[in-house]
This record gives sequence, C-alpha cells and structure tokens, in this order.
Amino acid sequence: MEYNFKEIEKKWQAVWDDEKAFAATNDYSKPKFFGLVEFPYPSGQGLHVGHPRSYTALDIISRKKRLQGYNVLYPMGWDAFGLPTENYAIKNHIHPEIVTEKNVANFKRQLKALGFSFDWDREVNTTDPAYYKWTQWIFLQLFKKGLAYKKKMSVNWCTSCKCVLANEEVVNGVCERCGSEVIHKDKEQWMLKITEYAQRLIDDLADVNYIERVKTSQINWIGRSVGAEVDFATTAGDNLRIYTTRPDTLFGATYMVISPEHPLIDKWKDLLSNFDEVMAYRAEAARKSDFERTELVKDKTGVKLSGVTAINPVNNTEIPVFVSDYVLMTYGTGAIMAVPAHDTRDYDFAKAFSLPIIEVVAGGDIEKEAFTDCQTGIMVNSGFLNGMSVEEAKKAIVQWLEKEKKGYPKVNFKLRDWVFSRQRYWGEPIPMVYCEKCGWVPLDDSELPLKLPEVEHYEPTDNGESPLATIEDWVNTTCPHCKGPAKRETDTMPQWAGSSWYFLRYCDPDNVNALAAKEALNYWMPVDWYNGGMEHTTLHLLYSRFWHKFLYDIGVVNTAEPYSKRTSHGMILGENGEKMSKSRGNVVNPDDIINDYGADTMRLYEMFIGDFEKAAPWSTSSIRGCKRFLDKIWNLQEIVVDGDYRKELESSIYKTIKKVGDDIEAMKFNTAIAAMMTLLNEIGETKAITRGEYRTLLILLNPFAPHITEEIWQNLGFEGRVYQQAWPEVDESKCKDDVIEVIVQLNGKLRDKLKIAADASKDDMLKAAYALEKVASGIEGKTVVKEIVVPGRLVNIVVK
RNA sequence: GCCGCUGUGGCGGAACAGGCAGACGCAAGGGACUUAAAAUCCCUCGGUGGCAACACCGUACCGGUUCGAUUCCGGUCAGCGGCACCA
Repeated sequence: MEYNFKEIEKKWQAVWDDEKAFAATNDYSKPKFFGLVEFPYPSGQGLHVGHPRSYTALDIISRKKRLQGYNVLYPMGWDAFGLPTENYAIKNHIHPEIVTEKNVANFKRQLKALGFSFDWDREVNTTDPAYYKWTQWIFLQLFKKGLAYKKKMSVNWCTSCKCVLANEEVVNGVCERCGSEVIHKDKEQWMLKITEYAQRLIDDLADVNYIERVKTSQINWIGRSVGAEVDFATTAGDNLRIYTTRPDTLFGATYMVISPEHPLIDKWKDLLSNFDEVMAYRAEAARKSDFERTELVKDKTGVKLSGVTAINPVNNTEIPVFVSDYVLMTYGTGAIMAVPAHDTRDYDFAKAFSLPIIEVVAGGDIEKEAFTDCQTGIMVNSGFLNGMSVEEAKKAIVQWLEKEKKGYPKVNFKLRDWVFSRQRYWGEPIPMVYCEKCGWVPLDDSELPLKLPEVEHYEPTDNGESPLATIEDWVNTTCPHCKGPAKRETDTMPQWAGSSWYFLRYCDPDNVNALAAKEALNYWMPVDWYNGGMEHTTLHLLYSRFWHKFLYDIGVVNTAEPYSKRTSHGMILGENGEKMSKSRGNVVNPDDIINDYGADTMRLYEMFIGDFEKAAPWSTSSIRGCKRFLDKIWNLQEIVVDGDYRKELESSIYKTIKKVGDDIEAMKFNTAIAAMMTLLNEIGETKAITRGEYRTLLILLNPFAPHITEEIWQNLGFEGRVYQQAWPEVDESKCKDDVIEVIVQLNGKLRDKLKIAADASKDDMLKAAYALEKVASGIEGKTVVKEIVVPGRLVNIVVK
C-alpha cells in the first residue's frame, strides 16, 4: 500500500467539509475555546509560507482542544480593504471588488489545501457591506461619545500613495508600504481619541497573558511619563507653560525653547524685532521631512526671540527664549525649560549658543558633558532645595509650585490620537454628512451600511481629495438633521478599522440586528488565545484593544480586554537566512511544497523547523526528514498486530503522551514532534506495533498531520474518525521507570553511571557508587571530603 | 542614545527550579540490498591524543558563586529587532 498523500488529503478535506467536522456549536453550556489567528490581507501573490506557521500552530492547539472536549471556535476571514488591491485595480482597470473576490478564492483554496480546521461557516470579509455596516456603526458610536472629531492638523502625507498615514505607518520618515517620501501637510482629518484610553491601555496589560515583549513594546509606545507643568512669566505678559519630568532641576533652567509652530510666536509678532527671522526658521522647519529632521539630529539650530524674555519662577532670573525644531509642538506644551547641565540636547544647544550651564545635581562633570544619569544625587545651586536628594527635591518643588500657583503635577503620553481618514476609494466610507447649518451630522443607524458608490476611476486626486469627492450625485445629499442640502464625507477609513473588531463578528457572523448577539459575545469572548506577528504590536493590537474598551464602556461587550492570551511566531526566512522577498529571489511557494510533499509534511515541517517564537531559515532538504517520518508512520500498517500497550513500551508511551500534550500548550511544537519521532524509533526496533499503540500514536499525531492519521485510522477499521476521539489521559504512575540510571561524579566530573532501583535510598546509592571500579581507583590515596547524593539523579564524591 | 532579545557541532535545533552537553532532524562518510540508480535498512559523525579501554578540552569572551555552571551573578564583544530631539 502506497502513501498517496495527494489522494488522501483531497479525500479527507472533502469529508471534513461534508461532515462540518470543525463547526463551532452554539451550545453555550459546553466549555469553550476561542482560538484566533490574524486574518490575512488577500494579496495577489497568494499565501506565503509565513502564514501557515501561525495558522498551523493554532490549528494544532484547536484540534487538541476539540479532542479534549471543548467547543472550539477557530475562524478565518479576510482583511480585504487596502491599497495593493486598489492599486492593482487602477493599473488593470478592474473593480477592486472583483480583484478581492479573485484573491480571496485563491487564498481559500490554499488554506483548504493545508487542511486547517477553520469553521468556514463563520468566514467574514471586511469589504462585505453586511460586515462594514458594523464598522461604520462603531464609528458613529465613537462620534456620539465625542471620541471621533475632525481637526485641521499637520498630517503625514505619502507623496506616492497620495494619502494620509497614521504616525504608526511612517517608518524612518518614509511610507511603510511603498517606501516613498512622507511630508507634512495641513488637512482636515477625522481623529479618534485613543489618548483618552492611554492609561487604561497600560494598566490593563496587568490582567492579560501576553508574551512580555508585546507588553513592553506597547508600554514604550504609549510612553507614559510623570512630571509637572510649570508657568514661566514673560516680559510680554503671557505665561509660557512648559512640561518637564524634572521640576527638581528648575534652578538649572538657563533659557527656554519653544517649538517653531508655537502659537505665542504669532501673538508676539509686534513685540519681536526679529519676527521675520523667526518666520523664516518656521518655514524651514516645516519644509523638512521627518527623515531630514531626524537625520540632522546632531546639529542644533534655532533663533533667539528678540523682544521677549521669560522669568524663572524659582529665582526671578530673566532668561532668554529660543525657537528650535528640537522641541515638538505635538508633545507636552510645545515649550520646554532648558537645563543644559543635565540634558544632552540642551547641553549641545547651550554650547552652540554660548549659554550658561548651571549644575544642580552634584556628581557629574559638566565641563565635559551633560550629567544625565542623575535620578539620585544631592541638589546644589538650587536655593531652598540645596542638600536634598533628587527624590525629596521633586516632592518639595511640586509642593512649592502648587502653593504659589505656578505649576502642578502632570502625566504625559507619547501616544497620539489616531488619524482615521484616508483619501482613498477602497475603504469603508465614513458615514458622516456636513451641513452648513448643523455642522458634522452622523447618518442614522437605519441608513447603514453606507455603501461605496460604483465609480469609473479609483485614482487618487492630486489635490489630496478622495476619489469619492468627484462623484457629485453621491457627495450631494440631505442633512439627516435639518433636511437641508449637505455633503457627504468623502474620505474613507484606514485598513485598521475593519480589523479592530473582526473577532467579535466571528461569534455571530450573520447577525443583522447587532454586530453580534449579546449571548454569543458573552459566551465566546474573550479570545482565549491569539497568535500573530510582532509587527502588529503597536498598530492592530493596540487599536483593537482601544475599540474593545470603548465597546465595553458602552455595554456592547462584557470583557474589558479582547484577548486573554497573545503569543507571537518568528518569521520564516529564505534558505539563505535573509527575509523572503521577490527581489531576493528566495520565496518559497506553499503550493509547490504541498504538491511535492503533501500538506501533512508541510504542516509538520513548519512546526519542526525550530523554536516557534524565533525566526528560522527555510530548508528544503530538512522537509524530507518530516516526509520520512510520515512514511514510517504509514508503513507501520504492514507490521500491525493485535494487542494493547506492550509492557516494555508502556512508560515510553505515557511519557510521550505527556510530553506532546505539554509541549503543544507551551508552543514547543518542535520538541513535541521530536518526542513522537523518538517513540516511533523505539517501536520500530521491535519490528511490530500493536493496535492499541497505533491508536494512541494516531491521536497524538492527528493535530499535526490530520489527513494521514484519518486515513490510517480508517484502514485499521477503528470506529468513527480521529477528530471525534478523546485526547489520551496521562497515567502519571506509569510514566515512571522502576530502574533508573544515576550518574556518578568525582569532584563534579562524570566518571561512571549505575543502574539502580528508582526508589533506592541515599545510602544504597552511595554504596552502589563506591562499589564501582572507577570510583575506587579515583579515590585511592585521597580523602573523601564530601558526599552529595541527589535521589533519582546523581552521586558526587568530593575528594582531596 | 534608550528598551528588548539572541550567541551551543558542517546545518536547523535539544537540554537549564544548577546535575550525563549535542535529544530529534538535515547534510556528510562507510556498508547492505540492486545489473545499476532511486527508495529502504545498518553503522560512524564536536575537537585533540591513543591500536584500544580511555584521557583531556569544548555551549561567544573574561571573571565570580558552587561539590558541580550552557543554565545563576558581574563585565566585555558580536548579531538581531523595536523606539528614537517625547523634555
């Protein structure tokens, strides 16, 4: 009998579809398991070998949970709005909807060919109006709660995509997607107040089981800092408010710096004798792209304001005010007090402009460089703070500031509000209408979904308007409020919108009255285990946590966090150890692997390739090892005999059951497979396998290689299907061997081993050790100083 | 600059509440079967020395704790990833 994987895999995929083998049931009395993988963007290139790494891992976990009696929801869908599809549509004059349909069909074919146990009855698609109706609905709720607002602001503008980007989408000053230059542009944009949730997004990480690096990345990204805002009086009469994390160093503030965009500059126009120079500097700063601005980090530039000076509140010293682009308008108050003695940037600036440098924390050498490592130390040159520790000084100065009404404690975040508008066609229309009389008015819920209009051209316009802006009979509408003439919002939502809540839709995908029924959400949420890429840590993962918290606040969902566990897989690299890419020519196509080796081998190899959390290079020759393993499993059919576990194999089998089960939970798939290989080798040595042993082996292997195990199961005439069986129980008492091997050391070095009863006493072990010839010769003529005996493990004799 | 992670055979990788370093697999070499090849099966496979039993060295580098360190601690070097003028 030949292992014909092509035939077998096709056969069982059809059987599973037919039997709806992996459909989650709505029996809410059973224990549930919600396993989730990031739904893919259905690109024209099809599946990448990286996708199945994550999908196989959670498929294994989901299949095991089913065998353990859980009601499992393991769904799949399509995050199908987005630029590549739109660009392809523009280039080839095909409607993006048709492109999407084609790509989805291809992806689905590939996923089915890998035998994943997705519940295809719950498939979702973000571009389906029945789905994006609820994306729009959530937006309207955000608007109604004041968390969506329109604001004219400087935004990141990709010169090639002709589209606004969120801060998160700008990488090293260029567009994350196309690599083109990103410049600043003033535009009216819809914004979402994610900043309102900043503190909770940090705090609630304590309640979820995410891998540590995801937590730290999110915490760093949100960037909480504790300090104070302080008002400096100015000769212009206005207070200049600054933010600092080091109010204790106030006596060391020898000048101030405000951002080029700071509004006080315009207010002070008539007071500034060098206003023109300041404006020229502002224009220069605006012209610079983010890339240039960060490239020029070393050289500090700036202009001193002539005509206005500030007064340091602690000592009434008059200090100059500068404009410099090293101070950002978007953080704090857009103004700082400069303490050059204890800040590298201020130090550089002070040196460049020959400004005084006053040490206020003792310990450094400010002649040479800024002393920044000053969280501890003693205050000097600081009036009433002198002699205090930094910690005491922080408290004392804030108390003083509050008493004098010149400042107060303040917490700041690096996190910015989320720029939510895109000037593109292929996204969810924002369901808002602008009325001259009523302002921005939300559509009524009954008008959802607001569908994308059919258009001839999807090209973005050069003036930065969305393609939708040119469709007059769509744009012109009536105001839902006053029924007067009004215009629709023509921007669409970013790709992150649809993916911010998709897991909720899986709970009840066909609901027309709500994004999902309350009972379904209460039962299935939170997601028990979510696996995905590290690249989504500060984008999708943070955005979806924010939306979920909002939905929690308005009573839609009953958990404050969407995911109780988050893990992450390493990338699969090309055979040469570099990232797979078309330009490097090292891309592996899953279709080829399935064709040459079969889906079971492909799945097994992707799990065996290495530590799941780490990147690993692809190796075509190593796949053969996994294929050989399955061949051997198959060939066991020729030596099968009646019977249950044989005595000599019993403990190995129980140990393997335990190891495979534990390793799956710990995502140590590589060692789980190794354990099964070891057991197979052991069985192989006996030239026979009993039906009882085979049965267990097939169940253990089934989550990894579902097709071949079902086929053998059927061939052997076992009842039902493997997927309907129960995961084998571990009999702990039978995992133990009666006789164990103990290592014997002299001075910590291995000298010999001995076989002894597992429950031998320390004395027995020691006696047995001394009886060894190598021990006897090793201690001859020496004194025994110490004897260390670890029961069940080792004997170590220390001699001098 | 800051934060995080990683350094183990020819390769992917095991092992670490401190206790046999190199499980499992790949590649390589030798042998069996075969007219031959593929497939399969058996053996060898970190280094040095030795005919051998065996000995010594070996988990990036230097040091420490310990009877014993790949594992813990301190320092150095290298690589990867993220953030980056955030006051």
